[in-house]
Amino acid sequence: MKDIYELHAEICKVFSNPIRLEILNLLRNNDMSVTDLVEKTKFSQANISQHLAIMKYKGIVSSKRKGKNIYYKITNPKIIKAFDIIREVLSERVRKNKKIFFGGK
Amino acid sequence: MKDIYELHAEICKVFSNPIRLEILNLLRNNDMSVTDLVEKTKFSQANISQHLAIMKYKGIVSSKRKGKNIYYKITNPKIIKAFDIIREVLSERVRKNKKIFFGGK
DNA sequence: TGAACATATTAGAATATTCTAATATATAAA
DNA sequence: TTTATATATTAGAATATTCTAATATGTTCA
Repeated sequence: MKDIYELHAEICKVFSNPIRLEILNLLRNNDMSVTDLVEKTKFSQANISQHLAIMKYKGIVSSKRKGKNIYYKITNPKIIKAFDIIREVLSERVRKNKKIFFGGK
Repeated sequence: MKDIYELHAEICKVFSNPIRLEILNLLRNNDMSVTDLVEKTKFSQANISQHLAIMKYKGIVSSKRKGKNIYYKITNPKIIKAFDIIREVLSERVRKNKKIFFGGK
């Protein structure tokens, strides 16, 4: 059986790719089809499909066919919560660097 | 200049390794020296140092010498917040699987 | 100073990830 | 059915990550 840290790392590995993060950010409010995602990003259909397959396998997204299209959604809203906290870490960093470079208070 | 998604992915890459997660979890309450971390885990000194160097470079931890030892700490408490949310995702998964396998309510 | 301790760095083999190009599969519409 | 549309899969080259072993650097204390 797998270590808890390994399971944890496997989930975070999903978030360690910029394309997957962009997809997750697009899915945060609306479910979207592969075509939708290809249109909204600059990435190839094959590549989007591959990244969706990885995220589906890891249980981060799930999919459902609707007619011609397959719609993906995020399985657990806490994934977006984690996403946003890391964004906060990033913006706090920017704020701190501004202080350093421009002496802003 | 780097895309926001790339910066985000770079932070998450730090969390995508089980040893680094174990280190971060040990640092959640107390700052610890490299020796402390080597003793509390089963990993080699070189390996712990390497992982600390990666995390320091990415701004996840910082270090300060105290006599013979160098103590590491987590730079932003939100990193632990994100850590814990992913743990929640994991435990919710376990709960759901229990439902499936044992029919618990 | 020099021995002992604490930590960092390097090289390199093994492994994993990522993208592109080509192709396969599945559904819908004509 | 064929044709068009939507999505998935595969192979493989390029790149990145990870660990081990060896060694270097830095600090303290006798």
